[in-house]
Amino acid sequence: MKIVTWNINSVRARQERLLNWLDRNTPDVLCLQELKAPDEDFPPAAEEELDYYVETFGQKTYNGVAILARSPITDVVRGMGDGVDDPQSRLIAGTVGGIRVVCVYVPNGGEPDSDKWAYKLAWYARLRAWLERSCDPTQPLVLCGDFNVTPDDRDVARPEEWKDTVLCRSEARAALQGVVDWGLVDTFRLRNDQPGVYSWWDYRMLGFAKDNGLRIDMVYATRPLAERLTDVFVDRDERKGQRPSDHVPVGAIFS
DNA sequence: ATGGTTGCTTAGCAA
Repeated sequence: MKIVTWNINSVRARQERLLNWLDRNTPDVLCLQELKAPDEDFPPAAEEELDYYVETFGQKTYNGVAILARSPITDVVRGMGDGVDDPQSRLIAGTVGGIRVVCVYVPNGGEPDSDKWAYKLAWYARLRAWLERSCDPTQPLVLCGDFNVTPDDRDVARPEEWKDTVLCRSEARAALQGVVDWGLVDTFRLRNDQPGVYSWWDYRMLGFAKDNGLRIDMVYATRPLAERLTDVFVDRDERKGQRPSDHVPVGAIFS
């Protein structure tokens, strides 16, 4: 069971890349973030030619998440349904092959101490509450997505340069940890305790050419599922070539 | 402090 997360940064701009990547890699589940398009703009070829089931929670211009799977997706939920007035499409969940799959695009947070920063921290608190209310840490579940936080300095190529940013500062890491403490394991760190593996490089300032990367895209699993982990991967090559996303696919394989 | 790039939408925002 191969489960992958990928912030595609516009499903329209990346349509050819998405379809080619799916065709070559055939994940059982693919969680996408930053569709930047309404549901009707999702490429029908994923369903019609590549035989994926597709559930989207799109939004015009910004955000937007989706789950693709090779087997049916049931019990689909869009948004946290917590009564907060929030028009941003950032969470979709569904069940595939007995595994609850939660796909999130966590707010970036803009600049420290901005309104967007407050929204990010509040969103993390809402996610923790939603997990407590809607999910079960003793059952197989993955929480996949762009978390817009590095868990620790091993996940940052240049920690001094990034330490005060919304992706690295301690309040952000504490907010992420609050979600992890619900009952999740970072699958990548089960298999690799070394620094130097990243999932995002800024388009600006030659971020990828200088390997000025951060690991902010993760596949978290509950403990009963993490026990079935057989491998993890980060598809760094997907950052190369013509018009890449600024993020690459990150995956985990379970027996 | 600012810059640099990309995408959506068409001058400015978000990342």
